[in-house]
Formats: sequence, structure tokens, C-alpha cells
Amino acid sequence: MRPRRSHSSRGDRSIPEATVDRLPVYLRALVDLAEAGTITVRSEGLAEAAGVNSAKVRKDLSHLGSYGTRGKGYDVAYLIHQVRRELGLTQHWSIAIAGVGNLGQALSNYQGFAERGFRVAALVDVDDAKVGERVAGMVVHHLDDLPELVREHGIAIGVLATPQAAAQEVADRMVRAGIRSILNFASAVISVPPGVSVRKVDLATELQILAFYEQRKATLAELKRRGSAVADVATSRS
Amino acid sequence: MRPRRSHSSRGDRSIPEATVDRLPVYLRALVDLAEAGTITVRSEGLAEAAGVNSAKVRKDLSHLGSYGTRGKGYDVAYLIHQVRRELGLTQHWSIAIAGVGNLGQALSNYQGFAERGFRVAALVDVDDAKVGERVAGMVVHHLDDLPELVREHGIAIGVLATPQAAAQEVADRMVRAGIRSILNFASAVISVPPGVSVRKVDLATELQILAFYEQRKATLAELKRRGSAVADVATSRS
DNA sequence: CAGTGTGAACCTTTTCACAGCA
DNA sequence: TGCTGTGAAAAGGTTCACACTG
Repeated sequence: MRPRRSHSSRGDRSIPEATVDRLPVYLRALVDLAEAGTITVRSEGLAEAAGVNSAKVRKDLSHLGSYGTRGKGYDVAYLIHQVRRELGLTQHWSIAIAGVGNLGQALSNYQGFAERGFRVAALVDVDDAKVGERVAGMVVHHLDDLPELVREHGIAIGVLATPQAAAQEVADRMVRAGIRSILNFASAVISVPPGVSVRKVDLATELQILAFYEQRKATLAELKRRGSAVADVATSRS
Repeated sequence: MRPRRSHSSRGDRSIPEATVDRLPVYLRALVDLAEAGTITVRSEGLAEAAGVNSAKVRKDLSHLGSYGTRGKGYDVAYLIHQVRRELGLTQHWSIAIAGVGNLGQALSNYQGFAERGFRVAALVDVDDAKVGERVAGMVVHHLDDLPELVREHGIAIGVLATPQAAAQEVADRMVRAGIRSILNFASAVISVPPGVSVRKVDLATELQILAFYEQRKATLAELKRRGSAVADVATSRS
């Protein structure tokens, strides 16, 4: 159910999924370190900045190659370059946002995208009241124009910020327009053909997960109060 | 680094983390099914609606108890009740949002929270230009008032929607105000004392991960074009 | 000799496959 | 008979601990 290994002539190009998920975190931490004037960082220092442990950092980075120096650590600037290259951030990416509601507008205005090499190249919606309006300095286009916009701006990634009910339909149209990577903010599970990547971010889901652990903490506290011997809980996550 | 098992007198109260992460997805799917008039669902049907496979559904649900009927499936309404109970959603939760910028405002207006039992009870910021303003029908308070707001509204969960630079400071103040669950939208890694749960949602990170796989698809396509025998890739995620 | 890079051990999660029940 | 619930196997991820090197 997950990417199979390819076979390349030299080295092993397949990086574990868990590692890929952490590379952006390392990158952020490294950029912060660089801005603070740090030249070299040890796995332990990077680990602290990224909120993981040092063994994980070393193992993760070893998948990219041998970019550290034994006895010294990693050169921050060089490692930034390597991580960026690995993530495919040496090029700029154009994205389209579908659904110009609350969330869609907030995302359109979000500076963090541009700062990290993602250009919001198109906004689309189906609501005639919104089409033609300006949001974040851009004209909102009709969803019908998506194929043309994708071609024109070389859009590779689509952001789904529509209501749940519209999500699958809009996803289908994104795929038909040639988009093969979708970031789904709608609470619906969408299905896409093989070869198309989807990541789902569901805000309410995150709160529900926190609620679960919060509830459990309350239950444990209750038990403790009643004198049962209960193991301690550490619940920092992600 | 993860919750340790407790020991309770009957049954095993510890549900795997991976399962907890999926329960909200099942819940959403179940509610959709119920609204569509479905009375009973098989693990395979629920699996499809949730975007996973049926073995996972059965294993996950088995952690909650034996709520299915062999030969039949699961009663949708009953299962909804059980999942909601397990997640701690039989009670309402009050949340506070810190940082009333783009994202903070979008979150304040987000209907999905209320629909799933989360009440935005307080908005706080440090910007005097924002304090006193009305957002989503609520008055924005100063961050200084957080402890009082937490007490007054019984706030259990804090949502961090501040700029990166302020994130750690605001998180510290949330913890001091008595909040023990934080949903972090800032791109910074925050550290909290044991017993406080944090989940991080980083929008740019998600795009970077998609960029990685998108780049890899391009590379594979390139190799294929050159005639190398390359295994096929299926990259649907989460 | 400090700190990387990495086999090996360990733990978690997923998948398989089927016994057992309605 | 048709499904759930679950041991057992497989895969994936994390941590340990140390050989190795700049």
C-alpha cells in the first residue's frame, strides 16, 4: 500500500516514509540554526531543535548520504542544501487552491507557503459570487478553468479547501486537469487513481485525538486519586 | 517516549496510538453512513468509506470491544456511540485560540469545530490593535487574560496560531494557565512539560512532503522514458 | 577522542488467514 | 453461510551500542 522500492545503479534512492515526514522538520530547524549563526551542528543539537532524539536524526540523515563529519557534526549550510535537494525544493512549485471560503482565503494569504518555495498560482471556486473577486491580490477563477490554469502555470499541487460534500468531485476534476498531488483539508476521505498522492489534514480530527488523550489523563488522575497504583503518563506527541 | 500501558481491572484500556489516530476517521465515515440511512455496515464497507483496508478496521474496532455481529457487521448507530464515547466526545470541549491572524481568524470561523463538539470559548492575542475587536462574533482578549478565561470557561485545549517566533512563549503561558493539550499550527517545534500533549500541524511541511513524492514521480517517469525497468509506484497517502 | 554511521535488538503496526459465532 | 475477532507472521520504524574515522 506504500511506494515500492525502485532499484538504481548507485546508492539506494528509497528513503523510508517516516524519514521523509521528518525532513521538513529538520529543514526548518536547520534554517533557524543558520539564521542564528550556527555553522556546525551535532546530531544531538539538531535533535533538540527538531524535537526528536539524536539516534533518529543520524539514521534519518544517513539515508541521504554521509554528510556529517565524525567527531565534529554536520555543516549546517551544506546539510540545508542536501535536504532541500532531496525534498525537491531546489525548484519552485506552483499550487492551486480550490475553495475560497474561510480556510481557502486564509491559506491564500498564508506567507509560510511563499517563504518555502510554494507559489499560490491560482484560486478557483464554483460560487459565482466569488469568481472574479480578488483574494490575496489574485482573481478567483471558476473551477471550470482549472485545466487551463494548470497548463498555463505549471501547477503540480492542488489544495482542497472545499466543503466536505464537494471534495470528491473537485478532487476528480483536479486529477483530470493533470494534478497529481493533493493536499486535502476537507473532512471527506477522497479516492484517487494510482499515481496520485494525497495527504489529508483534518483540523477537527486533530482536536478529537487531543480530546482522547485529555480524557484519558482525567481518568488516570481519577484513578490515582482513588489510590490505585497507576503508571505515569507522558503524552507529548509529534 | 509514548504513553505507557496502565493496568485496569477488566479489559485492556490501552488503545494503540495508530488506532486512536484513525478513530476520528471512522467516526466521520460512520456519521456519513448514518445520514445516508445505513443501518448496518461490514468492516469492508467501513474500510472503503475510511480509506483503509478491512483487516485494519476489524483490528482497530476490536480494541474498543466486541461491538460487531459475526455474519452481519456493525450496527452503525451503536458503533458511533461507542467510538464517540471512546474518544471522549460525549462531553463538549472548550478551546482557546491564541493568535488572531489569518489562520487564527479562519479557525475561529471554522464550522467544523462546533459540529464535532468543540466550542471556541476564547480568542487571545498580544496585539493591542486586535484586542477588543470582534472576530467570529467574539471579543478578542489579551493573552494576559488567558488564565482567567481558562478557569471561567473550563478550557482544556489550546490552539496555537501565532507566528513561529512567539510559539514557545505562548505555549509556556498556555501551560501555566492550566492547558494540557495543545494543537500547534506554528512552524516551530515547541517543548512542553511531561503530561502536556502536543500535536503539530504544519501546512508548509505537508506541501514539502508532497513535493518530495511529486519530484520522485518525475524522476521515475524520466527513468522509464529512458527504458530502464522501474517498478510501478502507488503513492496514495493517509 | 568526540561524534557519525550502522548492524542488531527491540517495539509497533500492518497484514494474513482462519477459528468460531450469529 | 458470511462475517467478526484474533493469533501469528511480516513489515516497518525506533533505539541501542559501538566500530570507525576525521
